Amino acid sequence: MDPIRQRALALFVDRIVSRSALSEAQRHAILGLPGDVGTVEPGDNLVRAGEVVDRTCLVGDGLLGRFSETREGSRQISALYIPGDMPDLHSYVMPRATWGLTALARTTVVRVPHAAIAVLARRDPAIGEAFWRDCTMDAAMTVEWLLNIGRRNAEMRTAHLLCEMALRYERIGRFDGTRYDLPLTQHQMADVLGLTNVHVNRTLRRLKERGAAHAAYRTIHVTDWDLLTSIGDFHPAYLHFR
Amino acid sequence: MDPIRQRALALFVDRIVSRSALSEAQRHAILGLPGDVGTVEPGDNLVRAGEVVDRTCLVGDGLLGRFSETREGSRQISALYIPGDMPDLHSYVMPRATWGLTALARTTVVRVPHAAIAVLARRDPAIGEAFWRDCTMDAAMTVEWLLNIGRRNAEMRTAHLLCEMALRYERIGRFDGTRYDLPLTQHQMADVLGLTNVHVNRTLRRLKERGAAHAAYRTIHVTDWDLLTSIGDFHPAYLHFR
DNA sequence: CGAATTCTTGAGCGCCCTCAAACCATGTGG
DNA sequence: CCACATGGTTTGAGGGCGCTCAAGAATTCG
Repeated sequence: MDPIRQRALALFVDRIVSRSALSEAQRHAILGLPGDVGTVEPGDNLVRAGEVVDRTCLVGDGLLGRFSETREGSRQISALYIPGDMPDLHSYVMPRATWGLTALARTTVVRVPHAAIAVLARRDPAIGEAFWRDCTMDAAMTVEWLLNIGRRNAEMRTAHLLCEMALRYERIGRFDGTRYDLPLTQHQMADVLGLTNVHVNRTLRRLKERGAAHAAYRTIHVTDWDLLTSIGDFHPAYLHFR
Repeated sequence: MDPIRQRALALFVDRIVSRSALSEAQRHAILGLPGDVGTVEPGDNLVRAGEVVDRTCLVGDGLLGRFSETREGSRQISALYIPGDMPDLHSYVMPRATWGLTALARTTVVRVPHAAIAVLARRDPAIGEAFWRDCTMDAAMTVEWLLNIGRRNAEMRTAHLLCEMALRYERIGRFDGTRYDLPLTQHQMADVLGLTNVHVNRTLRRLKERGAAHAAYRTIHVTDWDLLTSIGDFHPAYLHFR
């Protein structure tokens, strides 16, 4: 019994059942998923575009990012994955990746074989649908990010990101209303926001000056939640939390 | 036997089986899906954000767009749906919409009840997985669009869009290598690309001057495919066509 | 043929980028 | 404990891409 795997699976089940009604037996089945535990360092790529994978990643502790790159080499991070997230659950139905998965901080990862997921999903359609639903939530966040990057300016989109991450960390007990750790450099944050590191720096300063939030040493201090959500035009419905 | 419904379902099944191996019986089951046929006019919204739906839309003839809006009212179209597409198949597992669905041209739509989808998906896990896979492809396109809007300039992203739509129309026999109909105004195209209508106009002119493609009266003329894909940095792997 | 859209073009501006350099943390080895 | 290397942050100067506002031309449709 690996404690890292157990903790990660517990968080995973927590999120699944918050959106899908599952019985005690069904939860237990998911908690019993097998997987190899490993640690990756910032900059390590767990999955590369074009690769065919036969197992999914479950985030234990740390932060992963899904990314794509243009020919010229500029990088867009299209999703962030925190503990309990399964960034490529969809690879079970689509094993050939069209994007990459990279570690943004030192991260513990549980690798769960597709075969084990298949056993649960095929034997019990409700579990299959719960997994499908989880993938759908991920897609909903991507759509919101597209709006964020396509139509909001730097300050709004940065505020929006800080709001989303706050609520997601709150769900797993890592945000208490005032501060949370977001282990991203400003350069990585720029890759998330479709900006440059220089402009992220200036935008964060502006948010600090306005008294909304304050980033220091990978920690986000939320000084005025209402102001932050207002600047970011943040409406959490797309996250489908209760 | 409604011919519109039949044609739309035939296209739908074509796409599904191009990515999921299904038996003759399974195809037949999908072709038998029930649904009400209707016509919507440009500007009509089929689904609004926040709404709970109990049926999905299948595009017959025309063009639908998935969109979100900011507080200030600027609109981002995050997906285009052509004949045979089911824009909100995912609503079967997530009935509360977090985005809208709008008609971009006069469009015939088949409304398929979730209940009918449930019968297929629950009785036959392979069909359920095929549907899940289709949703995953949709998500893959959204991720590519995020890269497109986050990291490519106006000319590249416009070219990229024209390439993607060309291949998707080719799949359904509506692009022969030289031209296809794309029933979008430049204003709607701007909502897709995260630009303004004015700049879309200038960008299209630039693509025409360079001899890559030429848009006239809702028709796209591809004059140099290699050049167009090169400008757009287009690599169709994310579409998962053979 | 007339009315409503859509397309096209111009002028000016601002957000964000590029390039560059300094400043600051952290960690390592002598 | 300091010297040094490394990576991240901060700041400045200048420029360009795409936006805003506005008006006229072309096209579609009733």
